[in-house]
Amino acid sequence: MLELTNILKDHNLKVTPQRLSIFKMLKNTTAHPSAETIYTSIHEEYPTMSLATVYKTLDALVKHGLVQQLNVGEDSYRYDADTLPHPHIKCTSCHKVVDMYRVKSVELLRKEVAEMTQFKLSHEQLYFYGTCPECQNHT
Amino acid sequence: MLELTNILKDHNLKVTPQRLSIFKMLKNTTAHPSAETIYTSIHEEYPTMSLATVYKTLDALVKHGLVQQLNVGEDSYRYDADTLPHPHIKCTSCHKVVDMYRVKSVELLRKEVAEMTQFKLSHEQLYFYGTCPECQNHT
DNA sequence: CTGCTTGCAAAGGTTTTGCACGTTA
DNA sequence: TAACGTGCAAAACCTTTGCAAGCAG
Repeated sequence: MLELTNILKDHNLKVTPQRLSIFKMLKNTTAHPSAETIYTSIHEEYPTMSLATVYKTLDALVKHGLVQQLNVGEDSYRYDADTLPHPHIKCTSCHKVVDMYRVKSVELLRKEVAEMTQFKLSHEQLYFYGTCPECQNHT
Repeated sequence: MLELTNILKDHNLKVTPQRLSIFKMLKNTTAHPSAETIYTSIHEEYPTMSLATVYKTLDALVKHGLVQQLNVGEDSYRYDADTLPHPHIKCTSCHKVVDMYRVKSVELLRKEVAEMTQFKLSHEQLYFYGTCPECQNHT
């Protein structure tokens, strides 16, 4: 908790209960919630908080690189407190989004793309879609 | 032209001038236009066409797999008449989106992801971001 | 105390919908 | 002619903004 406070301070972000609560929630989940989901889940604890605050806070966190914004092809964004860019995979059946780490081929892919396009790459967003093991079973 | 007509017919889509015009435009560009862009560009030829028609048409084309919808991280979607899934790269300076073909590492990546997650993969969206060769020069 | 943050309400932009009319097959 | 597509306007939806009041540093 204190750690999160310091992270915010280090980025010259004022520490408010709302911010901490949003940041904390994102740090403690791997569920990639949307702004709406974050709002709903925190609303119990902070009934006066508005959606606008959630968006402003998320915006601040994203701008400071403390959280990343995902565009999984839904109407809304999802957020991930894991800042290291990593591929995501979404189950088209239960809609959950799962992180992937240490995907070795990514480095190779990046290299191939850079050579092929002559672009100076900054980052990438890699999204996979399919059916998760659980959903494959109870069909 | 006739070919496009037949493609539509094969998918039980009635052939209207508006549809043909939208489909044709998408087939003849590599620019990945948004709905708004498509609307504007076709509006000269069909001044009475409405944006709603553009959306409904695109929706139909996407549902029938004749066009793919891209989510490059803007507020709106972009469309690509090239149905074979392929990675895209967007210049963060001039905002153009470029197609990539025959990226060999993708197959490897797909295999690695499938093994790692045990998902049954259906498709993927691979977006890269960076500065294109042109924009790298006139800085 | 000063500037940043909050919360409300209203606006913005994209996409969707309902419905009457027109058109395709 | 029956079903589907079009066009208009209005609605829905997510997100942003303006501004007054509140709070952190």
